[in-house]
Amino acid sequence: MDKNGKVTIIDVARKAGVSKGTVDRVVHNRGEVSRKSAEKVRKAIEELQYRPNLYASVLATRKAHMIACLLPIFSKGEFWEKMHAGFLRGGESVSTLNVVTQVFLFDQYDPDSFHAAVAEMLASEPSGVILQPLFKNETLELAVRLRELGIPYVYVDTKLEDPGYFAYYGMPKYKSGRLCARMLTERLDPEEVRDVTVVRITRDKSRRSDPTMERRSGFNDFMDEHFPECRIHQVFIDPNKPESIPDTLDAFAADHPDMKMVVMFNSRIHLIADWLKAHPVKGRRVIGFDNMEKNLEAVRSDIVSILIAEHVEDQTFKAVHALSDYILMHKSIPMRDNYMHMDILTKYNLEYY
Amino acid sequence: MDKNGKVTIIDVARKAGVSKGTVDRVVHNRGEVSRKSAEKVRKAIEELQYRPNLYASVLATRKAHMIACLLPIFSKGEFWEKMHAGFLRGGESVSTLNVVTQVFLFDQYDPDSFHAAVAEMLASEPSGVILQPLFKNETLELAVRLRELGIPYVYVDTKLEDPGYFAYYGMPKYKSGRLCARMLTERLDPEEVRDVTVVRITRDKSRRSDPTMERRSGFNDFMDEHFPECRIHQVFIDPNKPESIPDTLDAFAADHPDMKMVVMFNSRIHLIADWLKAHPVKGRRVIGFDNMEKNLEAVRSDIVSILIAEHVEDQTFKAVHALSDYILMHKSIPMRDNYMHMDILTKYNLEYY
DNA sequence: AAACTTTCCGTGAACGAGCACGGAAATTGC
DNA sequence: GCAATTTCCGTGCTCGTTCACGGAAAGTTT
Repeated sequence: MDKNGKVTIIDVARKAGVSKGTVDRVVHNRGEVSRKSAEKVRKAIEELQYRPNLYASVLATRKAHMIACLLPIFSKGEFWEKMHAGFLRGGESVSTLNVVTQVFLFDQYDPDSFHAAVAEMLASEPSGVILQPLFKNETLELAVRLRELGIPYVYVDTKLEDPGYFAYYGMPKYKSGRLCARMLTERLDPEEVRDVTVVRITRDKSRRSDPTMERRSGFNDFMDEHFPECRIHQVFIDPNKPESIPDTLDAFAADHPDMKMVVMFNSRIHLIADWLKAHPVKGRRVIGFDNMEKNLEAVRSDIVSILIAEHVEDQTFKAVHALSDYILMHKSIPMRDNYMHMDILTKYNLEYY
Repeated sequence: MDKNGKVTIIDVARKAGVSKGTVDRVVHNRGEVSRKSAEKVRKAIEELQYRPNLYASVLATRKAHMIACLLPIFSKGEFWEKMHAGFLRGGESVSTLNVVTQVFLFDQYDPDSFHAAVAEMLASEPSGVILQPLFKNETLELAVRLRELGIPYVYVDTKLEDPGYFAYYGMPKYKSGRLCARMLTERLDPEEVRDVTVVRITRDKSRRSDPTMERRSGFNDFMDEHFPECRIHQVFIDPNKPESIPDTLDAFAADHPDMKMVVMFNSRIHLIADWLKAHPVKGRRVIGFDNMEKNLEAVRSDIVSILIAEHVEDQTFKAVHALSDYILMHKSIPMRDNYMHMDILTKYNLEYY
């Protein structure tokens, strides 16, 4: 024991009657130790409550570990930008631990490019991986592969039904849908809640996972329970053809003149902000998700009433840390599923956000 | 440079044409270096962008640093408990860096006990200190002392007019008062906002700082600007005699039967929850501060409409980290004043908090 | 039982920084 | 100009791990 009462590898070695080399081998179980001495060492570690000194360890390790993050190519102001920022920030803060981070980008509309990114990532032998499962099946395949290779991976924002992930950081999606319904209908009587418009984004349903699905069920369940009479209408817009959005909405509005309640479950409520502004309805309530700058702007100018926001940046940040802790210290995190808290943003609290 | 491209002290020494001992001396400016070589070393450090390796440094340093926190004695459920929790959590997370934390408790109603705690703290030679300035003058004296000793200190929750603090973590108090007024009057017309009751806590004004003062000015300013006709009444209750609270409020209510808007600026709105419950008023709005469990309970049972909450725990946590970074790596934090974000809690979003 | 394998384990040189020690160089005193 | 200080600086051990190397011990083959 040193003067701070810390137990060192030498203490363990002495206690177990072996050398520090042997202790090191069992700590990192890389074999070449007889069953008998391994047992003695483990016993000594247990009794002395030995924990390797992270700093000595980092210092002595030659190899730098790499944490990879698979991300769709994004442009400024998009949801993914925040994930990316959190990843960078996390990478910075673990860089002193000899852990480096690397992003692998792919085209979110092209599975082949996803495969390419995966191949490139695996080739660079990451020690940990961060995933946001855009392509459901492809991601599941990757998960299997990572498990075979013994590489821990964590889901951020959305998780899949998959037994082997190391951790998950995100908001409770289903609950966020319920919360959305509750905020939308707050202080309203059933007769005031007759029609709700859900604006959705058209996408190729074949391959991609639908991250808004859970949110929609939460929303629908709440509405069923509390406002069973309410009709939920859907409009589909195409984000790739922004110029077509007004027409789509015009057409819809022709049939449903009274759009008093409007909801979007993804991060792009700002796409319809202009149209809403041009077609005001007194007392309309509009709820969207995620604190993208464009969305905040829509709240400030009173087009969107409420945004339900998660802290994506914190999520990836924490994911990086969890992985680095695990890689470096074999430390499992206390919680596998980390549901992080949601913010309700209105124009009243926005300026303090 | 090692294989990871990191610049080491040896690189600097070579470049400056001195030995690593000399470089080390200038890095920690502990003298015994000629002006000439010091200059060469500084230049080399600058050019090579040398940053000492934290881990090698921690490993080599014998001394364990101590971060102290001055806190009033608290009981379960109190505001201070959260500060304490954040401090512990922060302490845990820096303990691997050979940094230990220690709490020094005092009686918040007894300046002598504060002095005793300060003396004890200084005697144990802390490398950094965390303060919540309950006693204003005493804290300012301490601040002077700490500056003389070259010990960095950070304010949490409340800060004083004092040039020398290292950092501050808290919510913008003045703004929080404005926010309170805004939420209280949201969607109301001036004629609906005639009388507001502010419940305050009696205290010895002589020595203690009044942490709610700024909040009150924010509140008052907002009301002046938007509802100049509104009368703001004050009731004073004594937290040390909870049994007297009902009488005090009864007496007040006799003169002001229509208590439709009630506000408290400290964390103890729960003290008047029972009375409010027993004296319901239709459409009453009650706003308090801080997410103490008892306050949350009052929100759940619909007695308190809104709580404005800061993340005290995060504040102390970050304070510990900022200090440890500074102590260990001479790293100044980017922001001296860190205004952290406020949450608006209603019974609608509480369950997701 | 000698010659080979295989298994197992101890040794010692890094890693990068901190700091005590002692001695060289510069300065001062007389 | 020599001794005594003072200033300045290099050397080398240390912190707790990691890991390559090489050799002892045990097991196998002929």
